[in-house]
Amino acid sequence: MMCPMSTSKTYHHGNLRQALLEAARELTAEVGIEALTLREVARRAGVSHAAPYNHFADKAALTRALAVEAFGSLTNFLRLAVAAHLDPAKALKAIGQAYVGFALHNPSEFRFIFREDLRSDETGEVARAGERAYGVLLETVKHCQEVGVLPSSTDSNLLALTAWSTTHGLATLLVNGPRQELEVEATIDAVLHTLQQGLYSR
Amino acid sequence: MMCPMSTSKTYHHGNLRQALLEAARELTAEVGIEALTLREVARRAGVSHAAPYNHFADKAALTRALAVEAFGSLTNFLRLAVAAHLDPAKALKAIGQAYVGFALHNPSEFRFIFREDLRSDETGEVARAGERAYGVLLETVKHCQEVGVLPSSTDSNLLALTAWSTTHGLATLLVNGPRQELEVEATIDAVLHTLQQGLYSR
DNA sequence: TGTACATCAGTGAACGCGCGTTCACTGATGTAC
DNA sequence: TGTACATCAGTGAACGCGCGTTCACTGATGTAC
Repeated sequence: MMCPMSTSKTYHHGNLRQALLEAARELTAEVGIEALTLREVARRAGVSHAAPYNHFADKAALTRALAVEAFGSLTNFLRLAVAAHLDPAKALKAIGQAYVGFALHNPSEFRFIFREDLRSDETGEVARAGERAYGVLLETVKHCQEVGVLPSSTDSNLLALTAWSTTHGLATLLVNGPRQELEVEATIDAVLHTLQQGLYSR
Repeated sequence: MMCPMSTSKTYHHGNLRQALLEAARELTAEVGIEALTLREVARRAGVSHAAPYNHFADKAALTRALAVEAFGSLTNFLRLAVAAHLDPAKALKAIGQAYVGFALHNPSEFRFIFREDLRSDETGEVARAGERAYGVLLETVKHCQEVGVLPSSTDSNLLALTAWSTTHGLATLLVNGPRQELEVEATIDAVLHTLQQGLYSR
């Protein structure tokens, strides 16, 4: 009998690899990525502590897979935000909101994604996953330049980086907590508005 | 004989507390805060692994002291930047540059400061140290509002937060690496200019 | 359809490791008389 | 100035702990004839 691709519980555990990743995601959300241990992940997945080695070469391989998945989630989330708008300017603002929203709703994943020191990436697959997320923003910036919302004379990457810096900084501050007492929604709107129009009086 | 406040090597170690903090700072720079161990800190300071307990109740007390010190460095650095300018607008821009500069030159401290999950702060002293750094920015924003550079109708904290978000995001991206290949100086200038004038075409 | 065999995905004991922390101790420093 | 004592800041052995990883194994699954 061939093993079905999914939802099969007949062949040993079934799909232990996915179960381990899921358990690792939960555990990371609870204790943070730096307190994640392979043994606890195995415990949560209901297998012995040696079982993960059938699916991941070592602990680093698991966290790497975790990072790629998390970047994938972010990329999808940003793509959905863009797809909801025909107007490039609205799409751009939607990306910003989605970015901060993702961080607020998935704080552990957001934190983890950008801590390069916490995960090995010899293969570069995590970096490539990050590029895909950035690509969504860059494309939208270019569309905005085409329709004149953003200046076409400025380098697209520079505009994208500025937008990213602002939303990333806001997301980081909100997630890591120095100013958690703020009205979140109003703050996001205000910061994005300032990003568009500038800080200075006019 | 009284023990002099500093530079004395006569009384046992002399000033082990400072030596431990210094060693911890170096070690953090090398391996990151999450790989910092009390035993290695003691090793570097040239004392036994139990000696630190004469100066810090436990490991958390040491990292807390480290965080307060790091925030103090940042605050001083920002104050120096502000003090160099009479024009509030120039002072504001200088803060932004100083903030990113601090992050680039002290990456491990910068990272550590904003990882609340990595250090306990029951006493709130770390939070208070953070407030002092934020205070420098807030004061400058208020000066800018007084002279009309920034709109006085907008809440000072909101303006400060927006400025902080942008510079913090830029600093984070530059320090944590997703886009390290960029021309750093030019990028900082471009981002700060956009922060002032806005992303949109005009 | 049945049997022999290969493979695959688990188990559980064991390894060495370095950690944070405690403890009884020691020796240097400061102080009272 | 000298001596007895208290205190302070170190030492080094020991503790229990949980970790990542390895290994020989077992039992279920799939496959050739």
